[in-house]
Amino acid sequence: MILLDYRDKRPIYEQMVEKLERLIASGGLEQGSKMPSVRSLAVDLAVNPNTVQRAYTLLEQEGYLYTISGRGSFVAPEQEWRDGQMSRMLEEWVTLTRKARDAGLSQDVLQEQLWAVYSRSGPEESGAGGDMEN
Amino acid sequence: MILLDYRDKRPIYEQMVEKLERLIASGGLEQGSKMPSVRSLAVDLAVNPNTVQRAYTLLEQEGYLYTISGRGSFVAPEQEWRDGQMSRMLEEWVTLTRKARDAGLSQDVLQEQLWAVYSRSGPEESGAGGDMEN
DNA sequence: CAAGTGTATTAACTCTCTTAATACACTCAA
DNA sequence: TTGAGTGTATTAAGAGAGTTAATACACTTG
Repeated sequence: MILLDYRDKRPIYEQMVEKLERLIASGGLEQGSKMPSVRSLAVDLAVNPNTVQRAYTLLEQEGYLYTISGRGSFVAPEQEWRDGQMSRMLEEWVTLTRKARDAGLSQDVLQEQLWAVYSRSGPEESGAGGDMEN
Repeated sequence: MILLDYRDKRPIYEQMVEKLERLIASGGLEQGSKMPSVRSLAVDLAVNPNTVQRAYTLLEQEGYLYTISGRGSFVAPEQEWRDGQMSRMLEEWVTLTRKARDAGLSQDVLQEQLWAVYSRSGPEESGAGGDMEN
Protein backbone atom coordinates (compact mmCIF):
# COMPACT_ATOMS: atom_id res chain seq x y z
CA MET A 1 0.00 0.00 0.00
CA ILE A 2 2.70 2.49 0.98
CA LEU A 3 6.44 2.24 1.41
CA LEU A 4 8.56 3.72 4.17
CA ASP A 5 11.80 5.53 3.47
CA TYR A 6 14.42 4.80 6.10
CA ARG A 7 16.65 7.65 4.98
CA ASP A 8 13.85 9.99 5.92
CA LYS A 9 14.65 11.57 9.27
CA ARG A 10 11.06 12.37 10.12
CA PRO A 11 9.10 10.14 12.49
CA ILE A 12 7.44 7.12 10.96
CA TYR A 13 3.89 8.15 11.79
CA GLU A 14 4.41 11.49 10.08
CA GLN A 15 5.74 9.84 6.99
CA MET A 16 2.76 7.52 6.93
CA VAL A 17 0.32 10.39 7.27
CA GLU A 18 1.88 12.23 4.37
CA LYS A 19 1.89 9.25 2.05
CA LEU A 20 -1.63 8.21 2.92
CA GLU A 21 -2.87 11.78 2.53
CA ARG A 22 -1.48 11.82 -0.97
CA LEU A 23 -2.85 8.41 -1.78
CA ILE A 24 -6.33 9.41 -0.73
CA ALA A 25 -6.21 12.92 -2.15
CA SER A 26 -5.08 11.59 -5.52
CA GLY A 27 -8.04 9.25 -5.65
CA GLY A 28 -5.92 6.16 -5.18
CA LEU A 29 -8.38 4.87 -2.60
CA GLU A 30 -12.09 4.76 -3.11
CA GLN A 31 -14.47 6.51 -0.73
CA GLY A 32 -15.85 4.19 1.90
CA SER A 33 -13.33 1.45 1.20
CA LYS A 34 -11.81 -0.26 4.20
CA MET A 35 -8.30 0.62 5.26
CA PRO A 36 -5.94 -2.15 6.36
CA SER A 37 -6.39 -2.93 10.06
CA VAL A 38 -3.97 -1.31 12.48
CA ARG A 39 -2.34 -4.65 13.14
CA SER A 40 -2.06 -5.87 9.58
CA LEU A 41 -0.53 -2.65 8.31
CA ALA A 42 1.84 -2.72 11.28
CA VAL A 43 3.02 -6.18 10.33
CA ASP A 44 3.21 -5.11 6.71
CA LEU A 45 5.52 -2.20 7.46
CA ALA A 46 7.31 -3.91 10.34
CA VAL A 47 6.40 -1.24 12.86
CA ASN A 48 4.43 -1.16 16.09
CA PRO A 49 0.62 -1.13 15.85
CA ASN A 50 0.59 2.02 17.97
CA THR A 51 2.52 3.82 15.28
CA VAL A 52 -0.11 2.95 12.69
CA GLN A 53 -2.76 3.88 15.22
CA ARG A 54 -1.21 7.29 15.62
CA ALA A 55 -1.17 7.89 11.89
CA TYR A 56 -4.79 6.81 11.57
CA THR A 57 -5.85 9.08 14.41
CA LEU A 58 -4.24 12.06 12.77
CA LEU A 59 -5.78 11.23 9.41
CA GLU A 60 -9.13 10.97 11.12
CA GLN A 61 -8.71 14.40 12.70
CA GLU A 62 -7.97 15.79 9.27
CA GLY A 63 -11.10 14.19 7.90
CA TYR A 64 -9.43 11.66 5.61
CA LEU A 65 -10.69 8.63 7.53
CA TYR A 66 -13.52 7.69 9.78
CA THR A 67 -13.42 4.86 12.25
CA ILE A 68 -15.91 2.47 13.76
CA SER A 69 -14.55 0.76 16.84
CA GLY A 70 -14.41 -2.98 16.39
CA ARG A 71 -15.10 -2.69 12.67
CA GLY A 72 -12.19 -0.78 11.21
CA SER A 73 -11.16 2.48 9.56
CA PHE A 74 -12.58 3.66 6.26
CA VAL A 75 -11.82 6.27 3.64
CA ALA A 76 -13.97 9.37 4.12
CA PRO A 77 -15.81 11.14 1.29
CA GLU A 78 -13.76 13.77 -0.49
CA GLN A 79 -15.89 16.64 0.76
CA GLU A 80 -14.90 15.80 4.34
CA TRP A 81 -11.18 16.33 4.11
CA ARG A 82 -11.29 19.00 1.46
CA ASP A 83 -13.55 21.20 3.57
CA GLY A 84 -11.53 20.54 6.69
CA GLN A 85 -8.26 21.31 4.99
CA MET A 86 -9.53 24.56 3.54
CA SER A 87 -11.03 25.78 6.79
CA ARG A 88 -7.87 25.00 8.75
CA MET A 89 -5.82 26.76 6.12
CA LEU A 90 -8.06 29.81 6.14
CA GLU A 91 -7.89 30.06 9.89
CA GLU A 92 -4.11 29.93 9.80
CA TRP A 93 -4.02 32.52 7.06
CA VAL A 94 -6.22 34.95 8.94
CA THR A 95 -4.10 34.58 12.06
CA LEU A 96 -0.93 35.37 10.18
CA THR A 97 -2.61 38.26 8.42
CA ARG A 98 -3.48 39.78 11.77
CA LYS A 99 0.11 39.45 12.87
CA ALA A 100 1.25 41.09 9.65
CA ARG A 101 -1.13 43.95 10.27
CA ASP A 102 0.13 44.35 13.84
CA ALA A 103 3.72 44.31 12.62
CA GLY A 104 2.91 47.37 10.57
CA LEU A 105 2.27 45.98 7.08
CA SER A 106 -0.32 48.01 5.24
CA GLN A 107 -3.44 46.61 3.65
CA ASP A 108 -2.30 47.95 0.29
CA VAL A 109 0.94 46.01 0.36
CA LEU A 110 -0.83 42.76 1.21
CA GLN A 111 -3.48 43.49 -1.39
CA GLU A 112 -0.81 43.84 -4.02
CA GLN A 113 0.98 40.66 -2.97
CA LEU A 114 -2.28 38.77 -2.92
CA TRP A 115 -2.95 39.80 -6.45
CA ALA A 116 0.55 38.81 -7.51
CA VAL A 117 0.20 35.35 -5.99
CA TYR A 118 -3.01 34.68 -7.85
CA SER A 119 -1.95 36.16 -11.14
CA ARG A 120 0.66 33.43 -11.45
CA SER A 121 -1.03 30.09 -11.05
CA GLY A 122 1.75 27.54 -10.37
CA PRO A 123 3.86 27.33 -7.17
CA GLU A 124 6.73 29.52 -8.33
CA GLU A 125 9.84 30.65 -6.46
CA SER A 126 9.82 27.32 -4.69
CA GLY A 127 13.19 27.47 -2.97
CA ALA A 128 13.21 24.71 -0.37
CA GLY A 129 9.62 23.55 -0.40
CA GLY A 130 10.00 21.14 -3.26
CA ASP A 131 8.53 17.68 -2.91
CA MET A 132 9.92 15.01 -5.12
CA GLU A 133 9.20 11.56 -3.74
CA ASN A 134 6.36 9.10 -3.37
CA MET B 1 17.91 45.66 32.91
CA ILE B 2 15.64 42.67 32.44
CA LEU B 3 14.33 40.01 34.78
CA LEU B 4 14.05 36.30 34.14
CA ASP B 5 10.95 34.34 35.02
CA TYR B 6 11.80 30.91 36.35
CA ARG B 7 8.26 29.65 36.01
CA ASP B 8 8.58 30.21 32.29
CA LYS B 9 9.23 26.88 30.59
CA ARG B 10 10.85 28.41 27.52
CA PRO B 11 14.65 28.43 27.17
CA ILE B 12 16.45 31.29 28.84
CA TYR B 13 17.91 32.75 25.66
CA GLU B 14 14.46 32.91 24.09
CA GLN B 15 13.04 34.70 27.08
CA MET B 16 15.90 37.17 26.96
CA VAL B 17 15.35 37.83 23.27
CA GLU B 18 11.69 38.55 23.82
CA LYS B 19 12.23 40.90 26.71
CA LEU B 20 15.06 42.76 25.04
CA GLU B 21 13.06 43.05 21.82
CA ARG B 22 10.28 44.72 23.75
CA LEU B 23 12.65 46.93 25.65
CA ILE B 24 14.25 48.17 22.45
CA ALA B 25 11.03 48.38 20.44
CA SER B 26 9.36 50.41 23.18
CA GLY B 27 12.16 52.92 23.11
CA GLY B 28 13.48 51.89 26.50
CA LEU B 29 17.02 51.87 25.09
CA GLU B 30 18.49 54.65 23.04
CA GLN B 31 19.86 54.05 19.57
CA GLY B 32 23.60 53.53 19.58
CA SER B 33 23.79 53.03 23.33
CA LYS B 34 26.01 50.24 24.55
CA MET B 35 24.46 47.02 25.72
CA PRO B 36 25.83 45.30 28.83
CA SER B 37 28.77 43.06 27.98
CA VAL B 38 28.07 39.38 27.50
CA ARG B 39 29.89 38.58 30.72
CA SER B 40 28.42 41.28 32.90
CA LEU B 41 24.86 40.51 31.90
CA ALA B 42 25.60 36.83 32.43
CA VAL B 43 26.73 37.52 35.99
CA ASP B 44 23.78 39.82 36.48
CA LEU B 45 21.27 37.14 35.51
CA ALA B 46 23.31 34.26 36.93
CA VAL B 47 23.52 32.41 33.63
CA ASN B 48 26.32 31.31 31.36
CA PRO B 49 27.89 33.93 29.09
CA ASN B 50 27.13 31.71 26.10
CA THR B 51 23.45 32.02 26.83
CA VAL B 52 23.66 35.78 26.68
CA GLN B 53 25.79 35.45 23.59
CA ARG B 54 23.10 33.40 21.92
CA ALA B 55 20.44 35.97 22.70
CA TYR B 56 22.62 38.78 21.38
CA THR B 57 23.36 36.87 18.18
CA LEU B 58 19.66 36.37 17.53
CA LEU B 59 18.91 40.00 18.25
CA GLU B 60 21.65 40.96 15.85
CA GLN B 61 20.17 38.77 13.12
CA GLU B 62 16.86 40.50 13.65
CA GLY B 63 18.50 43.87 13.34
CA TYR B 64 18.01 45.03 16.92
CA LEU B 65 21.71 45.10 17.72
CA TYR B 66 25.01 45.49 15.99
CA THR B 67 28.28 44.27 17.32
CA ILE B 68 31.89 45.31 17.08
CA SER B 69 34.23 42.57 18.17
CA GLY B 70 36.29 43.61 21.13
CA ARG B 71 34.18 46.74 21.65
CA GLY B 72 30.74 45.52 22.51
CA SER B 73 27.16 45.32 21.27
CA PHE B 74 25.05 48.38 20.59
CA VAL B 75 21.42 49.21 20.00
CA ALA B 76 20.69 49.55 16.28
CA PRO B 77 18.68 52.40 14.76
CA GLU B 78 14.95 51.79 14.67
CA GLN B 79 14.80 51.62 10.90
CA GLU B 80 17.06 48.57 10.96
CA TRP B 81 14.86 46.22 12.91
CA ARG B 82 11.57 47.64 11.78
CA ASP B 83 12.43 47.09 8.12
CA GLY B 84 13.82 43.64 8.80
CA GLN B 85 10.81 42.59 10.80
CA MET B 86 8.38 43.74 8.15
CA SER B 87 10.21 42.10 5.29
CA ARG B 88 10.46 38.78 7.14
CA MET B 89 6.80 38.98 7.97
CA LEU B 90 5.83 39.75 4.38
CA GLU B 91 7.87 36.86 3.07
CA GLU B 92 6.18 34.48 5.48
CA TRP B 93 2.78 35.86 4.56
CA VAL B 94 3.33 35.41 0.84
CA THR B 95 4.50 31.84 1.37
CA LEU B 96 1.39 30.97 3.32
CA THR B 97 -0.80 32.72 0.80
CA ARG B 98 0.65 30.51 -1.95
CA LYS B 99 -0.12 27.45 0.13
CA ALA B 100 -3.65 28.68 0.67
CA ARG B 101 -4.06 29.16 -3.05
CA ASP B 102 -2.73 25.67 -3.73
CA ALA B 103 -5.08 24.22 -1.15
CA GLY B 104 -7.95 25.57 -3.17
CA LEU B 105 -8.88 28.82 -1.43
CA SER B 106 -10.14 31.41 -3.86
CA GLN B 107 -8.76 34.89 -4.21
CA ASP B 108 -12.18 36.30 -3.40
CA VAL B 109 -12.34 34.56 -0.05
CA LEU B 110 -8.90 35.81 0.95
CA GLN B 111 -9.75 39.26 -0.31
CA GLU B 112 -12.78 39.34 1.91
CA GLN B 113 -10.89 38.11 4.97
CA LEU B 114 -8.14 40.60 4.34
CA TRP B 115 -10.66 43.38 4.35
CA ALA B 116 -12.23 42.06 7.53
CA VAL B 117 -8.89 41.95 9.33
CA TYR B 118 -8.11 45.55 8.48
CA SER B 119 -11.57 46.92 9.12
CA ARG B 120 -11.13 46.05 12.78
CA SER B 121 -7.95 47.61 14.04
CA GLY B 122 -7.12 45.90 17.35
CA PRO B 123 -6.02 42.24 17.78
CA GLU B 124 -9.46 40.76 18.32
CA GLU B 125 -10.49 37.15 18.82
CA SER B 126 -7.27 36.64 20.68
CA GLY B 127 -7.88 33.24 22.25
CA ALA B 128 -4.46 31.96 23.32
CA GLY B 129 -2.16 34.58 21.91
CA GLY B 130 -2.49 36.99 24.79
CA ASP B 131 0.64 38.51 26.29
CA MET B 132 0.40 39.77 29.81
CA GLU B 133 3.81 40.00 31.39
CA ASN B 134 6.96 42.15 31.40
C1' DC C 1 -17.05 -17.48 22.46
C1' DA C 2 -13.36 -16.71 19.36
C1' DA C 3 -11.03 -14.00 16.21
C1' DG C 4 -11.05 -9.98 14.33
C1' DT C 5 -11.06 -4.85 15.11
C1' DG C 6 -9.82 -0.15 17.48
C1' DT C 7 -8.23 2.08 22.09
C1' DA C 8 -5.80 3.23 26.36
C1' DT C 9 -1.77 3.15 29.54
C1' DT C 10 2.79 2.85 30.68
C1' DA C 11 7.51 2.78 30.01
C1' DA C 12 11.88 2.57 27.43
C1' DC C 13 14.52 4.75 24.25
C1' DT C 14 16.43 8.12 21.30
C1' DC C 15 17.77 12.34 19.95
C1' DT C 16 17.53 17.19 19.69
C1' DC C 17 18.08 21.23 22.19
C1' DT C 18 19.77 23.94 25.88
C1' DT C 19 23.27 25.16 28.79
C1' DA C 20 27.86 25.15 30.52
C1' DA C 21 33.08 24.84 30.51
C1' DT C 22 36.91 26.39 28.32
C1' DA C 23 39.98 28.36 25.15
C1' DC C 24 40.75 31.78 21.46
C1' DA C 25 40.72 36.54 19.28
C1' DC C 26 40.14 41.37 19.15
C1' DT C 27 40.32 46.47 21.16
C1' DC C 28 41.86 49.98 23.87
C1' DA C 29 44.09 52.46 27.40
C1' DA C 30 47.73 52.75 30.81
C1' DT D 1 53.47 46.19 25.18
C1' DT D 2 50.67 44.38 28.37
C1' DG D 3 46.52 43.69 30.89
C1' DA D 4 41.74 44.00 31.40
C1' DG D 5 38.01 44.55 28.95
C1' DT D 6 35.21 42.82 24.93
C1' DG D 7 33.06 39.24 21.50
C1' DT D 8 33.63 34.36 19.39
C1' DA D 9 34.36 29.39 18.67
C1' DT D 10 34.47 24.52 20.17
C1' DT D 11 33.21 20.79 22.79
C1' DA D 12 30.63 18.27 25.87
C1' DA D 13 27.35 17.47 29.58
C1' DG D 14 22.64 17.50 30.95
C1' DA D 15 17.85 17.67 30.53
C1' DG D 16 13.64 17.13 28.26
C1' DA D 17 10.37 16.25 24.85
C1' DG D 18 8.99 13.28 21.44
C1' DT D 19 8.81 8.67 19.30
C1' DT D 20 8.21 4.03 19.57
C1' DA D 21 7.18 -0.25 21.80
C1' DA D 22 4.95 -3.58 25.19
C1' DT D 23 0.82 -4.81 27.07
C1' DA D 24 -3.80 -4.95 28.50
C1' DC D 25 -8.60 -3.45 27.66
C1' DA D 26 -12.99 -2.92 24.89
C1' DC D 27 -15.97 -3.44 21.04
C1' DT D 28 -18.12 -6.13 16.78
C1' DT D 29 -19.44 -9.97 14.33
C1' DG D 30 -20.06 -14.60 12.79
